[in-house]
Amino acid sequence: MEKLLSTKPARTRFAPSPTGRMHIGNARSALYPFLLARRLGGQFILRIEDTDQKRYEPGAEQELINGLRWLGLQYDEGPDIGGPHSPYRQSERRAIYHEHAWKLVEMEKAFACFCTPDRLDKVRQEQMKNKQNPRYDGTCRALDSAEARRRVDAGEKYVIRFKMPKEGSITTADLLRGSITTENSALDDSVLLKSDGLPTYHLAAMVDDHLMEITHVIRGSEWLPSMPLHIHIIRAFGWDEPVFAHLSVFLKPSGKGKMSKRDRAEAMKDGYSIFLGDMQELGYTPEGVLNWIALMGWGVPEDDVMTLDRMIERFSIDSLTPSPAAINFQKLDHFNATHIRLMRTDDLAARLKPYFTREGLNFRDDVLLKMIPLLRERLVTLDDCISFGAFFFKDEVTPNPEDLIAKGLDAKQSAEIARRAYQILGAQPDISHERSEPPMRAYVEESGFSANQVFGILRVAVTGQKVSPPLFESMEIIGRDVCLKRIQNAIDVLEKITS
RNA sequence: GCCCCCAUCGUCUAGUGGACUAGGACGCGGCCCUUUCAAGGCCACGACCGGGGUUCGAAUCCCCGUGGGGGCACCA
Repeated sequence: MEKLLSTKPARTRFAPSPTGRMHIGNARSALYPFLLARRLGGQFILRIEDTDQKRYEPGAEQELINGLRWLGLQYDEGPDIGGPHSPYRQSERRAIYHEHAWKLVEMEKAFACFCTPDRLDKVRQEQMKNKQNPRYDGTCRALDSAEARRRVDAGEKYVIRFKMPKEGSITTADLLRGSITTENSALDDSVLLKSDGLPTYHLAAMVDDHLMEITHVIRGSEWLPSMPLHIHIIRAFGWDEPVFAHLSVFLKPSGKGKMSKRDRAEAMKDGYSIFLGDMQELGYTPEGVLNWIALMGWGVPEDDVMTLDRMIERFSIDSLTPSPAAINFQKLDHFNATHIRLMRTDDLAARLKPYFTREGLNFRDDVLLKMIPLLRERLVTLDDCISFGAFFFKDEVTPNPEDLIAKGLDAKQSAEIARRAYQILGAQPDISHERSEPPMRAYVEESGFSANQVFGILRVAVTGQKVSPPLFESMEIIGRDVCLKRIQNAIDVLEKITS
């Protein structure tokens, strides 16, 4: 226990396989080890587990790196930046695994196996038919070691399998769940080194974690069932065991079943995604995403909205939760909106720019800075700045004619209101909101129309939309001349309806 | 089929035998504020999966059930 709750510097790692896009599950698998390393003052390492050439996807590693960078999870050692245990890409470490696999063979903890995949398949099929557990039948385990060596040297294809003890049991410890005892008889002679010379996860991860001096292995709970094998491997080498913590999986929003890449389509319909790349485009911030995933599987008393720095202060590995968590996009929205409200004005402005650019709008920096205070508390995602604020940068707006007719009034009355507004505002030398609002309010008073009706018409005329940031402040930013032009246009539209 | 894990409001969680009338957050409902939409403030609704134990006392410990999840590859 002393070891488990150590406060000594920790070396942790994020070890994804480059087989697809980076999703929130990956992100959380990177976050917790990052937090631990920063909390305890150790190192956080990125290691690419690309030992499966069949599933390898060329762009995946870069996407992983981009994702980590976007989130601000900076690693201290990794394939692109090097480090004392280079290389950090497993495909470049073949010799290391080869050597370790054979070391186990020499120690008689593993054996070379020449069985063909075809035969193994048949055996498995047969076992399942007989309701037996599918497992290696031991054919090559019985081979004489000198004979095996001879066949290997002769160039015969082989794999190396772990020689699982037939008797006994093994007790392993998961930090979040306590100790788990497994009968060795339930375990298999798993392949450690494949016939293509590359290792399986079981060998590669254990060897690298040891060589890279990893102190805490934080990984998905899908590894829980193979932890006994992993501990066997570690002990066969006589190495120290790192602390293991298995994260629970993310469930679909419905809570039924594990969230998978295939759920993307469903989420996208509602403007959500589980892929980091998508989320960025959808206007989510790293702060929001981080806060969201952090709290799924980690209970932090008295803390809710947190920055990365705050998470580091508060993190403790034993406060992680072992139970599965259903993802909840509404909560993501909440965290995203909250962090947007917390941002400095210039920071928010800089982050909004790409979204205006994407819309082909020519934003002006000074205008952008001025509109931020009006926009900020209305944004759930960054790209909401388009629906709320595009009119600031458009040459002209084209209101829906029927929106120009106020509720309870007809086109004629609405046109009258627009004309009066034009007069009142046109009489002002400028339309700072201090100058424009009082006379307009006075007009509301004397006219008998409601503020809702008068300001509503003005809003649609000036912004082109029924929902907008506060009217008078918006008009001030747009400027007198443009406002008057837009109001005149509204008058024309309304008069066309009446005539 | 076999093995393993998990179980508190709809969701994420706090809770580590008495401080629990079970706390917070999101969402939902209502009210206030208000030129729209938000934001903000206030209030309400809402949970210990079931059954047995252990104990003076159990959300908390043990067992069984149920439900959910994961795993059983020359994938990770």
